Amino acid sequence: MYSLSEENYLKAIYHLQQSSKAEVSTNAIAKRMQTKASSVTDMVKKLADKQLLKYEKYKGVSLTEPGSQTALKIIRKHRLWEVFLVDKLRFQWHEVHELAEQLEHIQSPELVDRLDDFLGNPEYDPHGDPIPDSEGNIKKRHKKLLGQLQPEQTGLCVGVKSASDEFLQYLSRNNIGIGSKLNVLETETFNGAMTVEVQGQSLFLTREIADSIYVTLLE
Amino acid sequence: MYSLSEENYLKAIYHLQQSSKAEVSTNAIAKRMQTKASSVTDMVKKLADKQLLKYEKYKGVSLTEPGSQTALKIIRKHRLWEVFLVDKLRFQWHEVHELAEQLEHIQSPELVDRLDDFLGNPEYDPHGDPIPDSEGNIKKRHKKLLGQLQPEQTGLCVGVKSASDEFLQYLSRNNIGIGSKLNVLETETFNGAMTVEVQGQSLFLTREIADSIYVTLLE
DNA sequence: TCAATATTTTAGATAAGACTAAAAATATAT
DNA sequence: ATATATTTTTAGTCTTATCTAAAATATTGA
Repeated sequence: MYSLSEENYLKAIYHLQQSSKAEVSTNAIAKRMQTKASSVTDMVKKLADKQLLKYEKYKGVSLTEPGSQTALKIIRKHRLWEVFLVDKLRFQWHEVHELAEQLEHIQSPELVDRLDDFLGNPEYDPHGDPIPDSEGNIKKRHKKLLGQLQPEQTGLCVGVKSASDEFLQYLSRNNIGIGSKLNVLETETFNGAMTVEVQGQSLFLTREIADSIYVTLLE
Repeated sequence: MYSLSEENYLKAIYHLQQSSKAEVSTNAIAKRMQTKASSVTDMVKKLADKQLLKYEKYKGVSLTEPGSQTALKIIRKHRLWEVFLVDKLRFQWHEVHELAEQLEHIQSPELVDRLDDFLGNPEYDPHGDPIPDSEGNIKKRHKKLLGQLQPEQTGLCVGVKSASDEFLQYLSRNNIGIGSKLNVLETETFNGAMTVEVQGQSLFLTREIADSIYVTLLE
């Protein structure tokens, strides 16, 4: 049983490791956790003592297998609770992250499994991120950025890169959500902006926006 | 926003106050919270500074109106989560208390209201205890102890006095739960033990058991 | 009443997790 | 190559919530 703080560090380190693939630096953790590098050093030593990660002074950290598994359990809970909040309690997808940050720390393997069944064993959360199974396996999905599609290609929205409230609300306003069909009409070679068709309406997206939306190719 | 520890103290004091009706003593709190009297004194001073309770040295404490309201919000959450766990996730009634102790600290008024609606605005939790509404009002129910019934009287089980796992499991084994009809067949004047009819079966109960079951009189 | 007992408070210590400031190690640039 | 800048660690402090031991107050009973 790990403390709230330990769990949050493990989760942060797991995510950083996923995006960087290398050792995770003290500063990177501090930045992500909105804390000071010295606090990170303290905690990292503690987690190393507990064999949850490998730590070499001045060289950053990497999770051990038990460390990764622990992080995956927390991520599984986070994403299942997000599904619950959206599917059952009718929250909007941009409202659920903060709440799931609290709920992910509830301790009870039995509860997680029952929640999973109650929700119909979902594979993806409301932002399109895959939900690890109870053994920590993640189903990876072949996905591209919308910005990489050519005219006449159609993508199925499966996720978003940034989960900021403003961005998610912008998408909702324009009828884009998980499962939306996005048909690329034309792309601007100059700056990469594109026009897409969503629910019969055409919509203009900057390259930056298009590069923040994950899709799987439909044809 | 109060800390986990503060919330637990407020809840404990609220419950003690309900049963005793008088000032709550330091030792009573310590006993209920499984902590030391000196720790209680420290916390009680802190809560008094925050105007959540009145405290006079050596004379015990009593919650102020804001203190009671805060406690009631936590109790509301606890009981709603218990309903969720039993009605939706199919836990048994003796399994849910520990889990609700964790879930009751989730912070989000919006979540509580949505959960309430999702559950169909229940008035009682799985142990028969009333669920405060969002303004902190509790619907009191006219209830008696099963042990006080006379032969030929029938009671509707609405709650239990003790919520220990063993006791709840004993009741479940004998098909007694919230909503069970309990028809008193005969009582033993010597020691108060009684025979009752439950679901067509007759069952022998000691006075101690009968005095741990709350019922409302059916006729 | 007043001595014995029980309860409550105070004083001081500890552990977790965060912080600041300074020192040490590493990386970068001329 | 070495001076400068950046990153990381160390050392020491703070807060919250505990604890133990001792002191203060209240209660009880002969």
